[in-house]
Amino acid sequence: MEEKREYKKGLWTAEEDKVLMDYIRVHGKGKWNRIAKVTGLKRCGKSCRLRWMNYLSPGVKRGDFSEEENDLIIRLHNLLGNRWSLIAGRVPGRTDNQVKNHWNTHLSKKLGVKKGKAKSGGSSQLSSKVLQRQNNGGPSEYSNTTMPVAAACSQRTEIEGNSYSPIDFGGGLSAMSDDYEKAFWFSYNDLELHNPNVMEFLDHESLDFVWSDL
DNA sequence: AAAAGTGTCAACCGCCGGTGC
DNA sequence: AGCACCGGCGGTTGACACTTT
Repeated sequence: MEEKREYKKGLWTAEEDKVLMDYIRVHGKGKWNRIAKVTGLKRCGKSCRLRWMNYLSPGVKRGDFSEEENDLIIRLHNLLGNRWSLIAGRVPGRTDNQVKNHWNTHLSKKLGVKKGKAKSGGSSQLSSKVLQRQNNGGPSEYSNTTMPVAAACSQRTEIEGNSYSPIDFGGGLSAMSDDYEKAFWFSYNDLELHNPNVMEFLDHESLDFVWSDL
């Protein structure tokens, strides 16, 4: 019977950060639950992972959000709802936690959005049921509805060898820099492979085509 | 100066899906 | 098939900082 570990909670100290960073430098990321055993750090695996992902990882950008980032987040949230990890994946250097906090404390107020419990908001209200349909392959009550972003993927733009689909739901992209504009233009292949809401970007005919393959 | 109110954000919690045995 | 473990996600909490009264 293994001894029961008592894990520390609360803010991380500089010493704990150093122990964690030293461990990752040697062993790499992953196996988070081993860290406490190997290093003696009194933190659970989840806490270690979170600390690394949100704070210690060299790719994490600190400081205020720029106007470009705000604009990008607003557009992505409108499109994806509260899919913070997906949104953060399109905002260079920002973590899902940062994006979520920033939305809840700044942007939702700025836009006058009421805080709700919906797992997805904006134009993505169908997501869970669409996903269910995608997973089960069974009949869907949405099979005859008009999807929110009809024919969004009908146009393609080539950027650096990738095929991008414009999802324009109001407002132009002209004020954005090249980098952020690229981030906003969705790679169709990427969406198809990784985004469970991809169905919502397709028009009705495309849906039938996709579902017929299931 | 100090108490109360408000804002911010790091961290925790519970849940879920994937994987290996 | 069932279980345990792990990583990832989004919602929520709570400590701290800052502002207002």
